[in-house]
Amino acid sequence: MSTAEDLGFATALVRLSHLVQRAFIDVGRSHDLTPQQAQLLCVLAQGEKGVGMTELGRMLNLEKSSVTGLVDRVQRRALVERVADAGDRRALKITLTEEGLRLANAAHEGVVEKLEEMASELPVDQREAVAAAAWRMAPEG
Amino acid sequence: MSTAEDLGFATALVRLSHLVQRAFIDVGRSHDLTPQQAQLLCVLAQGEKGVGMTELGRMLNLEKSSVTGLVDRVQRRALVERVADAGDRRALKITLTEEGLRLANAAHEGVVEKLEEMASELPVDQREAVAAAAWRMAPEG
DNA sequence: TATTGTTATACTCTATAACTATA
DNA sequence: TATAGTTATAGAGTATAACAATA
Repeated sequence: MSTAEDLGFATALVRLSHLVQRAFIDVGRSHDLTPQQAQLLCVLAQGEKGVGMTELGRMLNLEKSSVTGLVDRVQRRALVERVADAGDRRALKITLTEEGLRLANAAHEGVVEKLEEMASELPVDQREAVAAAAWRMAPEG
Repeated sequence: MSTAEDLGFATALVRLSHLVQRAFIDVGRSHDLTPQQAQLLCVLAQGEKGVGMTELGRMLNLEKSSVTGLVDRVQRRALVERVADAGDRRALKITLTEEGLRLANAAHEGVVEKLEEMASELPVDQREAVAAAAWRMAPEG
């Protein structure tokens, strides 16, 4: 059951999400990327040796066929490559090209900076509490 | 300038946003709404006497022409109406129909419950810190 | 002149269902 | 049988630019 306090908490999360989405829109646009493409590149920037299509879908909340299209479009721009998975001949690893890595890093930095800027007024303990809350609510990422 | 700690904070925000988006996807689907439509209805559910197109764009991070299309589609389903603004003949107020209000409330409750469920392990002080952070980062909403 | 909203246009994004190939 | 990924299809979502009407 929900209480009035929950409503404030949920609203807060929605509001924070709004800020994050805004960051991806703005940063993406400044690099000629859609927000979805920017998010994709940011995910790939974290994955060391490439990320599988299925895992991308899980990380981006997308059906696998949607991932196919999204990857198609950034591959068309030569930002990523589909690399055969050595251990599973059905699977692929999506990896960043040199240009893709450059853009991905720029986008990632841009988003971090923008969020950091918005949080500049935040006391350290609140920042830490937000981080702790995120880890607890989504332990696996 | 960013620090390693910021990176954790920004990542946390992105992760929380992911959860919120997931909530809108799931709740929307359970009511035959796209996530965008669910968000629109939730915004309208808060606005007492209808919300203008321009304000909707600001609240949803959308260009005005995108709002036109989004409202078109939910209006086609008779969930909202375009009402003339008494004080400005250029402007409109988007209002929920009876059916729209029912769906909007259901979607809003669904999202709140889902987020509350995900936060069930969270200590009160962390919940309060998240709320406080949101108000500070986005005072106007 | 500025603002509110729409239209026209061209993409991108997305899900569903059916498919291929490999495990 | 199950999983990884693609294709085909259809519709939703979105931005840009140009427009009309009102402020």
